[in-house]
Amino acid sequence: MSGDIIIEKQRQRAPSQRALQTRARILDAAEQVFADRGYDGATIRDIAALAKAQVGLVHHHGGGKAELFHKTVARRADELSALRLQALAAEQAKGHVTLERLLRCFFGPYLDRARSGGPQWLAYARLVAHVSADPRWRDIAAQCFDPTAGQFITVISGLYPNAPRSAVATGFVFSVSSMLALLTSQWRVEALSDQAHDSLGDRQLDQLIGFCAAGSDAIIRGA
Amino acid sequence: MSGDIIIEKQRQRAPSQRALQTRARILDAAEQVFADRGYDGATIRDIAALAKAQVGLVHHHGGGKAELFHKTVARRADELSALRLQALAAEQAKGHVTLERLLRCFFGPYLDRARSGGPQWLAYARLVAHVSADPRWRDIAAQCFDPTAGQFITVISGLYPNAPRSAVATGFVFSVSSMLALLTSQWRVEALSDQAHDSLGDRQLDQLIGFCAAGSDAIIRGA
DNA sequence: GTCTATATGTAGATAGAC
DNA sequence: GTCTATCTACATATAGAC
Repeated sequence: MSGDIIIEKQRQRAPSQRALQTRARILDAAEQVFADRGYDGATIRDIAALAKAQVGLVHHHGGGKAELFHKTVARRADELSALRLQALAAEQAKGHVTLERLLRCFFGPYLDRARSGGPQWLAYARLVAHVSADPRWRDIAAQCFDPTAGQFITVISGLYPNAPRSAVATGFVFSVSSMLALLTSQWRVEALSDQAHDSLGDRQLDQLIGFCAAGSDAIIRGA
Repeated sequence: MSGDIIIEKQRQRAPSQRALQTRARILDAAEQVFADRGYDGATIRDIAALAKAQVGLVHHHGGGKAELFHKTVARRADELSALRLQALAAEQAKGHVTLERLLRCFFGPYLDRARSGGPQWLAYARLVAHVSADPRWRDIAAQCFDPTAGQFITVISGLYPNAPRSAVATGFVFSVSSMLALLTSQWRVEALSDQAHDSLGDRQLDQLIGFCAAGSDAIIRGA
C-alpha cells in the first residue's frame, strides 16, 4: 500500500453546486458502507446505490476504491482534529489544566457529535475501528490521527515532568481504544449486564474520562 | 447472518493422523490470512496456498468460508477460556482476591502466549480485533467470549457489593479493548513516543493491569 | 481425504455518448 | 459531470475422478 496517495488535486474551475452535493452524498454513502462492512466487504456498487448515483460517478469523484476510502476517513478526521485542538487551546488559556480536562477536550467533540450529530458520526466510529484493526491502514491512521494525538501527549507529559513519554503514549493509546469501545460496543455492555443500558449521554462520557484518567495516572506514576 | 452455525458435527469414524494435520494446517493458515486481511479481504485461495493444500480441501475441512471463519475464532477462544477460568479458580482458592489479581487471571494467559507461543497468538489478537470491529460477527463474539467475561464480571461485582453490574461491565469492556490495543497497536505507541518501545514483556502486562484496575475502580466507585 | 477441473456470480475499472 | 454499457479478473463453490 503506497503512502503517497494524494487527497486533494488542483481543480481548474470551481465545481457546480450539484456536483458538490453529489460528492457529499457519495462520501456519506461510502462512510456508511465502509463502516458496516469494512474496506473489502464494501462494494462500489453498494455505495453508488446508497448515494443514488451511478457506478462510474463514484469512480469519478472517489478516484478508485482505495482513494475513496482514504478520503472518507480523512474528511471527519480533519474536522475532529480542528475541534479538539480548539478545545485544547481554550482549556490551556484558562490555566489549571488537569488530565481529566485534557481528556475531555479530546473525547468531548467526538462524543457530542455521536450523540447529536446524527447516525453518520456513529458510523464513523465503526469506520475508525476498522482502520485500527487492519495493519494495511497504518499509513492512513498515522496521517489522520497521530499529529493531534501527539500534541495531546505532549501537553499531558507537561503535567508529569519526570514521566517517560512512552508511558504517557501507552495510556493514551489505551484511552483511545476505550473511546472506540464505548462507541462501538455498547451492545456488549448490555449483554454482559443483563440489563438495558442508557443511551449515550453525559454519564457515559464521565465514565470514559474517569476510567482513562485514573488508568493513565496509574501507568505514568508507576513508570 | 444466522446464529445457528454448527461448529462440531458428529463424525462416523476417527480421522486419520494425516487428516488431522491437514486440518490444523488449514486452521493455522486461515487464522493468519483472516487476521491480516479480515474476513472479506481473505480468500480461500490464499488460505489454501499458505496451508499447502488445495482449494477444494479447504472447503471440505472448513465447510465454507463463513464456517471456517467461525471455527478459526472459536478454536483459540475455547483454549483461552479454559486457561482463564482455571487461573480464576486457583486465585479464588487462595482467597484474598483483588481486582488486580482478577485482571491478571484474565489477561495473563493471553499475554503469556502472545509472548512465547509463537506469532500465531499475535495473529489471533488481530483476528479478534476484526471480530470486534464488525457488527456482523456479534454472534460469534457473544458465543466465544461472553460466557467467560460474564463470570469474571460476576466475581468482580462481588468485590463491590453495592455497585451496579453495568458499571462493572463497562469497565470490563474498556479493559478488554485496552488489551487488544496492547497486542495490536504497539507500533502506534512507538510512533507517538518518538522512540523504540520494549517488546512485549512483564512491564507491558503490569502497565495494562495497572491501567485497567485503576480505571475500573474509578468507574465503579463513581457509579 | 485428496486432487483437478469447472460452473457461476460479481467485483473494480473504464470507454464513450450525452 | 453524468450515464450506459462493457471488459477483465478473480471470487466461492462444487462435481467427479482417484
